[in-house]
Amino acid sequence: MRIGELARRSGVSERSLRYYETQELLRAERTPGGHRDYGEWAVDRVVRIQTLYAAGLNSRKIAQLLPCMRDTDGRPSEVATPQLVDELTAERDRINRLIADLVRSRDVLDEVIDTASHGADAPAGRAVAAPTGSA
Amino acid sequence: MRIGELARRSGVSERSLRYYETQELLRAERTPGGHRDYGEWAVDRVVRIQTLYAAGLNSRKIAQLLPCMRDTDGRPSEVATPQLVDELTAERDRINRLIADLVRSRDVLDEVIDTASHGADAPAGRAVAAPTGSA
DNA sequence: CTCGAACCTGCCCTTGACGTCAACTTCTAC
DNA sequence: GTAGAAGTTGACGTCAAGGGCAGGTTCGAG
Repeated sequence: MRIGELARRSGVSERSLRYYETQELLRAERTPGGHRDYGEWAVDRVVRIQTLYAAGLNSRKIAQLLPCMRDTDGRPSEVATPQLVDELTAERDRINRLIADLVRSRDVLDEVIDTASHGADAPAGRAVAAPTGSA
Repeated sequence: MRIGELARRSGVSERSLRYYETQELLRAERTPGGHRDYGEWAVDRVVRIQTLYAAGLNSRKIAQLLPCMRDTDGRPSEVATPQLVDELTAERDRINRLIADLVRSRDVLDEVIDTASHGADAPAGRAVAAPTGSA
């Protein structure tokens, strides 16, 4: 598939896909005319990249990490070097701390939302539209 | 206390503290000479600000949110407006999605770390201390 | 063959939370 | 009163993941 379709199917902009390529996160075949040509695997890969970005890893780490992840069909194509393991361990710990942090923040938000919702003295012009439980 | 001490005690740079002030996240009294003077409450507040930044909220949202949080000593000084509630609800949902994402990423990291660790060649340096389940 | 959609490579711009330096003032210990 | 630590404002730099535009090329249906 070409870049437009991949963008649509993965929900990521074409710009980002080209950027991923410069970061060596995503390779593409080329048509004789120079257009990028992706296989089906690309969709999955792009989603994975997004997930890792969302977790706060930078391009370099992701690039190192990707070949060490097991693919949809099974085996990882590389094993992490000891130094990479160290870095990933640090990332994991950071992520764990971040999760704890997020849970706290979420709970704070819940409380504020909750307070405002059954609240009491709603000031001028209230209308409270959002129910507490879901969005 | 002055800015240096607050920075040390909260683990945040002086630059950040001044920045917070421009963003109206943190107020300070001033000495006759113009130096900032913080009360004890500031330490807590700064930590809170950091936590919210870590959760991906921007300055504006944090500024709106802070007065709605209950303080160490009890009551919030404001109640969220309906519009703010909407925004916070959106944030909360985003955070929940992010948490799910982070858990996935962490598990991926754990797997890669694990694979590399029994993998075989565990060489010089360290030897992975944390078991899979906990931080 | 032709035309518009889709794609290509640069290249500069943006955003946000700071880092950093400069030039100056205030505080404090002696 | 004086040195030097600590503080002040202001302005510019940074970093990373893209956005967006310009100017040109390729693709593919008719």
